[in-house]
Amino acid sequence: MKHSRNSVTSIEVAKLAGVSQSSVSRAFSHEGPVSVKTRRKVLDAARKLGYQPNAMARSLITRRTSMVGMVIANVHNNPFYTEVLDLLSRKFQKLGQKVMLFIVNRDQNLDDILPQLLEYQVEGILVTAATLSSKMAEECERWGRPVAMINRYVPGVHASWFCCANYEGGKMVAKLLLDANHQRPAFLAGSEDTTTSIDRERGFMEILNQEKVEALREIGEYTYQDAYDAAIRLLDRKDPPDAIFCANDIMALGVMDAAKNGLGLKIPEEVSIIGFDDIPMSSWSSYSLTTVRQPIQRMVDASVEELLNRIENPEREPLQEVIPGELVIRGSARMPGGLSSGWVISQDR
Amino acid sequence: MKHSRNSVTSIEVAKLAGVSQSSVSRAFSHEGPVSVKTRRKVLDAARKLGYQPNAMARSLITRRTSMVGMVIANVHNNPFYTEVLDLLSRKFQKLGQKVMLFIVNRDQNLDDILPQLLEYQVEGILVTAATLSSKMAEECERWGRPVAMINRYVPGVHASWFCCANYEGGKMVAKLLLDANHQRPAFLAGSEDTTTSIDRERGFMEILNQEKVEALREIGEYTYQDAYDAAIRLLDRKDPPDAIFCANDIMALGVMDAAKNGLGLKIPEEVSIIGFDDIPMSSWSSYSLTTVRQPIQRMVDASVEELLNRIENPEREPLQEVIPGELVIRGSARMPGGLSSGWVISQDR
DNA sequence: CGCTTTACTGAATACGATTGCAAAAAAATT
DNA sequence: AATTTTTTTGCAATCGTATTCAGTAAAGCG
Repeated sequence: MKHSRNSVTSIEVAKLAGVSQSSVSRAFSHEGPVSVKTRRKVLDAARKLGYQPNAMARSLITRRTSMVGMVIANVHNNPFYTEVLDLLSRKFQKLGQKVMLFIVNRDQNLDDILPQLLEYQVEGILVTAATLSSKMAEECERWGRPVAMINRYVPGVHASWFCCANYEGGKMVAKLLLDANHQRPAFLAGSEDTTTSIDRERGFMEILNQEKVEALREIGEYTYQDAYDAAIRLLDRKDPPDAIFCANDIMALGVMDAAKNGLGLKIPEEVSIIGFDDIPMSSWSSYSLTTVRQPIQRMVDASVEELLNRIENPEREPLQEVIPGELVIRGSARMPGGLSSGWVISQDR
Repeated sequence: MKHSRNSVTSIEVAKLAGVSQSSVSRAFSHEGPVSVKTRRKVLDAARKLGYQPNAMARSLITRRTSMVGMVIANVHNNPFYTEVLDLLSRKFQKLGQKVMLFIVNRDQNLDDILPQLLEYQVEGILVTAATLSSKMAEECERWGRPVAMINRYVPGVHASWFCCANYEGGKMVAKLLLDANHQRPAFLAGSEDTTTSIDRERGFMEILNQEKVEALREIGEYTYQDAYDAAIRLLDRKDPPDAIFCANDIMALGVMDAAKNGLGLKIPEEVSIIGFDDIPMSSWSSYSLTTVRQPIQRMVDASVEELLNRIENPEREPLQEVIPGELVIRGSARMPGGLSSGWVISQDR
C-alpha cells in the first residue's frame, strides 16, 4: 500500500474513531479534557492510520514552533566548536526544542541567513563563533526572537551572550610565562576581527607591558597550517621567541609540530607553547599542551537556558556573562621553579 | 516600538499597499502574474512593515517545507563525521533546503527521533553514522519521505545509501602490508556492530587468509583512548604485531601515540600503523599517517543530490552506491621495497 | 470604434490543526 | 426523581498563506 505524502489528517482519524476532529486534537494534546474512552479510540485509530499531527498546522495556530535556530561557524577547523555544536544540539533536544542548523563561515554575513530563520518562525537564535551585526541582532530581538551568542559579543547590543574570560585567560598565561622566567614571548593571533583573539591578546599584553616585556606577534588565522607557517617564521628569526602563546589550541598544535618536527626544537626546553580551548587532542601524548580550558559545558548550559528562558519571558532583559576558564598545566610550557608558585594544576577531564 | 511575536501578515501589507492579500502573496511568490507596479507597491509596504512570509502557513497549503532532517552520530569523537556534517549542511543550504538537525549516539535508537522529524514535515531524511532500523526506514519511505544514508546500509532496505568501499579498502591495506613483508598484522576493530568496521575487517582478513597469514585482533570502540589502551595490550605481548590496521584514523592516532610515546617504539621501523578516513590530523607532521581516504565530497554530493532527486520524483527507485576510497601513503607504514610496486601515492589535499 | 484576446486583480476557499463556547452527557447532590 | 454541578463533546472560528475562479482592465486587431 503506497501512500502519497503523509495525507492522514485528524479528520480521517476522527472519522475512523467515530468522534469529532476536535476530540482527536484533544487526545493528542496531552492536556485537554478527554475521557479515557475516547482517547483510547482515537489513539487506536491514529495508530491504525499512522497518523501524526502536523506541526506546521499546529504552530500556525498556537504560534509556537518549538524550533530554535542555530548558527555556527568554524565547525570544521576547530574541534572546540564541534564540541559546542554537539552539546548544544543535545541540550536543545533534551529540552524538546527542534534545531534548525546553519553552518557558516566565520566571516560570512548573516544577513541572508536570519530572514530564513525568521521565515520558519524559530523562537530564538543561538549564534556561535559567528558574528551577528548589531543591527541584525536588534532586528531579531525587536520581533520577539531572542538571540544568544557564545563566545561573541557586540558592544551594547540587546542580546544575551556568554563568553569565556578571554581577557583574564590571556593574563593567566602571561603570568605563567613570566613566572617561569621567559624573556621573549610571542603572541600568535587568530583572526584579527574576532573578539576572542583580541581579548586574549589584550590580557596577555597587559601583563607583559606591566613588566616592560616586549612581545613578538604573528597571525595564524585560527588554522593549523597558517600557525605552522607563522611558527617557522617566528622561530627562524635570529632572535626567536622563547615562548609562544597561541590564540587557540589548533594553532598551538601547528606551532608545536613546526617547532618539534619542522625545526627540531625541544619543547618546552627551547620554546614553551601555550594554547587556548583545551580540545581533546591537546591532552594526547604527542602534544601534552598546556592551555586554558574553556568552560564549554557551562557556556552551553547557560546560553541554552537563557535563550529558552527569554523565549518564555519575552520581557526579561538579556543576560550576559563572562565565565572564567581554567589553566591546564601539561608539558608544553616551562614551569616556574619549584612549580609550587601557586598554580592550580587542573585534572584532565 | 516593540512588536510582539512577528505579527505582520500579508493582510496588513495588503492594506498598506492598497491591494488585495492575494496580490501580496503573488508579489512574493516569484512566479505569479503581477504587474510591476503592484509588485513594487507590495514590496515597499512589506519593507516598511518588516513583513516576512510565514513558512508554516505557506507549507501548510503548498505541502512543501523545503526542510530535510539530518541525523548524525559520532560527531564529537570522529572529525571525519564533523566534516561530513559540515559539507552536508552547506550543500543543503546551497540548494535551498533548511536542515533540522539531530545529533545522536551511535547506538541510540532512532525510533523517537523519526516521529519528530515527520511531525515537522521534513521532505527527506539523511542519516549518517547512525543506524536506522529497516522497519523505520520502510516506514518513512512508505509515507513518501525518502531516506538516504551515508556509510551505513541495511540489507534489502528500500532506501538510498552511499558507502565508501570499505571492503576493498581493507583489502588494499592488507596487500600493502603483505607486499612490504609484514609477518604479523593486527586489526583494531571499531565498534563491532558497525558495518564500516565489519567490512574493513572482512576485506583485510580476506587477503590475509588467502596468504595464510594469521592476524591478531583487538577492539577500540572508535575512540582514541580505547585504541591507545588496546595498542598497549597488543604491543606488550611477547609476540607483538609488526603492523596494526585500525578501523579508523582517530584510533590509529591513539595507537601511534601508544607505540611512540607509551612504549618508545619506532614507527614504521618497529611497527607499521595504518588508518582509515584521512582526517586532517592524519597529515600533521607528528603523525603522518598512512591511511585510506574516504571519498567524502563524493559521498556527500551523491547523497544530497539523490535525496533531493527522490523528493522531486517520489516514484524513482532508491540508488545505492559504493564509492572507492584511495590509499594515502605517508610515513607510518613500512613500504614495499623499491616503493615502485605500483602503489599510487596520493597527494595530500 | 467595437470586438477578441490577454494580463491582472480580488473574493472566496483550502491547508490541518487548536480552542472558546455552548450543548449534551454524566455525575453528584438534594 | 429532579436539580445542580461537572465532565465531555462537537461546532465553528481562527492561524497566515496559496490558489482557483470569475471578473475587470488593458491591449491588440481589423
